Order: sequence, then structure tokens, then C-alpha cells
Amino acid sequence: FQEVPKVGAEGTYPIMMMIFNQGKTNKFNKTQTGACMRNKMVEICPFMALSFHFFWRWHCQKETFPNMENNGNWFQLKVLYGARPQSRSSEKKGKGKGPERTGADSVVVGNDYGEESSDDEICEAGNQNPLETAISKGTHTRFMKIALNSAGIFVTRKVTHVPRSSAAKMADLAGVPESQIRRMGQWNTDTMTNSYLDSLPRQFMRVMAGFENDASYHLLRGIEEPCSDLKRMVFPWVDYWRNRHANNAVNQTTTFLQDAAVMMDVIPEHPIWKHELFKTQLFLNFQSKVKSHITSNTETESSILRRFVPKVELQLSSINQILREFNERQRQSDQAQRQLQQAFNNVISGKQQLQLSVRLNNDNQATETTGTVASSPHTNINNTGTNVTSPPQPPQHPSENTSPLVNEVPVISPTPNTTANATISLPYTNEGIPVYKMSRQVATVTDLWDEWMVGRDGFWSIEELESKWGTKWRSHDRKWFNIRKKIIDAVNDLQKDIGLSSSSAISVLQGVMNARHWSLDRLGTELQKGTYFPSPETKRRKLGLP
DNA sequence: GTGCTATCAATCAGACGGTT
DNA sequence: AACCGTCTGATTGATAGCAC
Repeated sequence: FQEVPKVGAEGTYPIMMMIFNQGKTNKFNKTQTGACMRNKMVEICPFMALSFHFFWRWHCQKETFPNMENNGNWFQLKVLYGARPQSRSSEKKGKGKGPERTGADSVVVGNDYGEESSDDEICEAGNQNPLETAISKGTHTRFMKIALNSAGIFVTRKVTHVPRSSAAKMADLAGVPESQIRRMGQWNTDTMTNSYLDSLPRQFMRVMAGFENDASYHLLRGIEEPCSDLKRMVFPWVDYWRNRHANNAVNQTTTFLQDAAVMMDVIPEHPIWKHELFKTQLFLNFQSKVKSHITSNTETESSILRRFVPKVELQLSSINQILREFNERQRQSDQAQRQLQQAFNNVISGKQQLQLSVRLNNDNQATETTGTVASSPHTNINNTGTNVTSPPQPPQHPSENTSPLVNEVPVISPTPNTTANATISLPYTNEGIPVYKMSRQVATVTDLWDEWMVGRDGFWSIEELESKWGTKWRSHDRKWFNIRKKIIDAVNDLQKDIGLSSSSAISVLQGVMNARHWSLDRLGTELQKGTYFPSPETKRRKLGLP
């Protein structure tokens, strides 16, 4: 970490530099650098990400801070380590389907990687410290895919290369000169760039961090300086070794505290906030000061906007209005689509009878057949549509429509189905009662409520199954049902006791699950045990308290 | 030659379900 | 309800083979 002066303005700002001397385009071990600065948006700030990563490891995971007495103790440690912390792979021989590997090619000493240094070699070493094991290529790819997919970006090729190309494109769109982009991406080959220029393309860094120029580098969350007592609580080990080595380099204590003050509102449910540091009065005081800087400045910007560009604000508010209307229409459209999907599922599953009209025009004698079909994925309609096979007596479908034509319906009894995934047909008992195993894929209160009240994949809802066949449909799934029922009861309790809508009640329970890191099963168990009540009112009612 | 995907094996946490 | 062995799914490391 370095503190660099602003160009053309007073003050400095911290930057994080990475130094590397090997890589695909660096065949001659030339020392190259990459650098970044604090981002305007705390959510994507690399300082935030790295300092939270370290805080989590040293405070929450209780990882031992390395002894920095000499370089050999910590030079091989990886910032992002890849092996399982509890991995016992050293006892095993070889993994994967390939031939067993020998340990001979796995020893990596110093920086002399020679001609072929692949990640795999670093990953191998038999009894190596997991903290010294680099993240594998496959894991890197998976992490990238998860991150990209969660942002709605689907990449099929060069997944790990995406930031390299997209950063260049983003910078180009933001007007960063090509020369700067070349320098950041190490795409230059001319002698001047390679040998003489400062390797930090400051303009590129600033734009990617959300700032126009050095003078405009002004972080609202960076104004408030934490007191030394608070700072000492963050990375005390780092402070210790910095003092021993008389190292004045910037450390992340201040930026961590400033970022934490804001991030707590961005991801309030993250378990890191359980740490005692964030409950101390020192931190709470500091956090309120940081927030006051942010809110006061936001208002200033808004008043400036009102004073100088009233029309812009008017336009913005009308655009907002349009967006709201658009969202409302979109919501209605989504709802209609869901209803349509539900109706379609009902038809597929046989819950809803379907009227078909078939006209055959193959020859001059046009035939028209009309029939009502309680359809099933196994429904067979032969060429004429009138030659009906006599099916085994179908179960009593919970359909309310009984058509006079129902006896013509070609329904084939669904074949028994034992896999949880292939839910397109239901097995039936000899008495014609469907045997439904509740979905193991359901992990949220919303999905459970849906399965209970609407039914999954077009099958009967649990409510319907209960009302039609009592407990018989679930003779092999009692425990699961009973635990889940407690959650449905809790939703109903919230509606009854404090007047919430069903969707609000579902949100409340889902919020509890998220905050406490409970699975559905855990929530159900806690409700069953009476160790958790959805509301104080419910608790009073159930326990008969005044 | 390199990056990526498909695939297998190892491992772990948590769910499941039978027994007491 | 507690216990405990088994099952299941998720995660990770690793390799072969394909595409470029």
C-alpha cells in the first residue's frame, strides 16, 4: 500500500499495488505492476474486499497471523488460498481420474520457476500448508461464473479472462486514452513504455474507481478519521509487525473502518457484523459520523441540482414516474404470466380438464371430434381420436369441473415414479390415492408456501392433498410434512395475530431464516420446539400468557 | 500451447430416518 | 426427543480432451 500525491490538487490518496514478475505475456521475469485505488462505490471497492477478507480470516475464522520475523515464514502464503483448510488430501494418493502424479515435479522453491510454471504444480505439494496453496484454475473459473451469473451475465468462453477485456472496454467507453489502457493491460511493447514510464496509468485507475480526475477524488466515507483506540482493534497484529519493522506504509485499518461503516447498510445480514468490534460504542460513534458526512453531502448535491438545473430535476422526476408506471405494468404482466403458467401446469398434470376440438382434413370426409380431456403427460390420442382405451380407474382428481364427456377420456394411469426429479407423473396406491413426496428442492418460505397452496409443477397443492385424502398421501413422508407444516402455521399465525398479509408474513419468516442462517428445516424445528415464535402476540396466545 | 468444459474422486455439512 | 448411522448435495482438486 502506498500513499500517492494528487496531481494538480492538494492531498494524497492510498493505492494498492501488485508486483509480479511472471505471466503469460511476461516471459522474461520483468517486474510489472498493477494498481488500484479506493472505489467511489463501496460495494465494489477493492480495498473493502481485501480488508474484509483479512478481517474475516483473522477475527472470525481465528486464523493465526503469520510470524513476519523473516521472509521465509510468510513469502509463500497466498492472499486467496485454494485448498480446503481441513483437507486431508496429503494422506491420499492421487485424485481425479488421471494417472497418479509423482511428487517429483511439485516442489516449488523461491521464484525460479524456469520454463514451465503452471498453477497445478503449486497446487500439488503433498503435505503443504493449505494457506500456501494457490487457488486452482477450476475453482477460479467457478468463482467467476458464479459472480457473473449472479449479475445476469452468462459467459461461455474465456471466463477468467473477462475482467481483462471488459475493463479495457469500460475504460474505452469512459474516454480513457488508448495509451493508458495499453499500459494497464501490459499490451505495450515499445521500449519507452517498458523501460522508462511510470507503470501506473493513473487516469485509467481513477476512471475505473469512478472519479474524473485527481482533484475530484473525494470520498465521502473517507472524511472521518477513526480514533487510535478504535484503529487498534482492527488489525493489531499488523500494527505490531509494522512497528517492529519501522514500516510506514499505509495499512488498511482506516479504510476498513470507513468501509465497514457503510457496508453494514449494504449487506446488513452478513455474519461478520456479529463480531464484537461492530458492537462497541467507539465503532457506533464513528459509524454515525461517517454516515453524517455522506447524508449531508448528498443533500448538498441535490440542492445544487435544484438551483442550477431545475429542468433536469423535473425531467428526472417525470422519468421516475414513467419507470414506476412501467414497473407496475410489468408486475401485472408477470402476474398474468404466472397465472397462465399455473393453468398450463394444471392441464398437464390432469388437475384441470381440457376441451379439445380436432378436425381431420386428410381426405374429403372431414371428421370432427370434440372431447374433454383430463390430460396427463401419458395421454394417448390415437389417429381418430374416438377409439378410447379403457384405463385403470384414475384417482379422484380434485377437479371441480365434471364434464358429461369425462367417460370418453383416454387417461392412462401414471407409472410409478421413484425419482425426486422426474415429477411429471405421480405414483398411486392401490386405493388410487396419490403418493406425493414433498419437494426437497424447496428451500425458501415462498417456495414452501407455493407448494402448499398452489402446488409445484402443476401437481396438487398440499392443501388439496390434505383435504382430499387426509394423511394417506404422506404415509412415507411424515416427518418432513410435520416440520414444514409448522412453518405454514407460522405464516397463518402472523396473519391472524398481527394482521400481516401472507406475502409480508412470508417475508418476515424468510428474513428470520436469513438473519439466523437457518434452513427451512431448522426454522420448522425451532417452531416445533417452541424455542422461536413468529411474533410476541403469537407467543402470548400459544403460551396462554396475559 | 492455452483456456475451458466435462468428468471423476475426495471431502464435508447437514438432512434424513430408524431405533430407543 | 435424543441418538446415531446413512444418505445427499455442495464444494473443491485434478485430469483428459476439445476448441481455438
